[in-house]
Amino acid sequence: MTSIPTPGTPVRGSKSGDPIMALFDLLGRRWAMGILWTLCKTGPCTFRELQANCGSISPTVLNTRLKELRLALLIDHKDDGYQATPMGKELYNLLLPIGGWSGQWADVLAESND
Amino acid sequence: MTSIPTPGTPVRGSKSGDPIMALFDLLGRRWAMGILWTLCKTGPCTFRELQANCGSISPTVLNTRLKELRLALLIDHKDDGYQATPMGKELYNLLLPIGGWSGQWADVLAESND
DNA sequence: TTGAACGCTACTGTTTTAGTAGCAAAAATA
DNA sequence: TATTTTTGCTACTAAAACAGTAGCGTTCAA
Repeated sequence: MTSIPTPGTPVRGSKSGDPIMALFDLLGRRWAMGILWTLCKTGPCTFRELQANCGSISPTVLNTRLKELRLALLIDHKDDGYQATPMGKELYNLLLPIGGWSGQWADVLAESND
Repeated sequence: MTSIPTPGTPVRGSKSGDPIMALFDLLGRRWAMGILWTLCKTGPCTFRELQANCGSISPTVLNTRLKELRLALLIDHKDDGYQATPMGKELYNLLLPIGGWSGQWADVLAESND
């Protein structure tokens, strides 16, 4: 079966059986973590709201990421828009400490650039 | 000043002042988290060892990611090869819970694909 | 019934990554 | 010491991912 990649539908997949690598492969794409983060912080969002809250994400990529995150059971698409699934919120809770840490990291980084 | 991007030298930067978004921008690139993960798990590594342990990463991208992670003060390049800085290890420790969680995530995901 | 907003797709061009080959320097070996 | 091997890395080409804009069909309010 030949895969025919079309624009907006990524084809890369993790061959390694390691779950963390599969997760890194999913989250290691542009905006993936940012979308989950924003969605969990602000609650259910529409497509346009997400687009605005995430910064300057293009609709093509936003749509692609949303599909991927939905396939990964991290977000859901109901009548009131997109929202994180329970599992997505679990991941968000594990991301939270990193969010706090990033403040210190940015400080040290700014200091070193003098 | 016109920026002239050359292969292997990414140009994207986080405009948002949010540290977590800057971190996501850094980690949201292919292999970034995998490299830090592997480096912290196996200890100091040479270039070739990293290349082997990470799976199938190409030398161009590995070199680019290593430069970025070094600029971000997360890894260091000493005589005995590459290794995580104290700050990089801090981040790794925050990543660890996600590593554990990814196992359950993969299980649920596999179940849903029947 | 008009028109405005929404969710999304099509399209084109740029940036990033993959994959291979190979060079210069260091290290190992003879 | 001379030769081979390994290492760290760069050059190059092709493919994949992303940005940016335009616009289609639907919904929904005026």
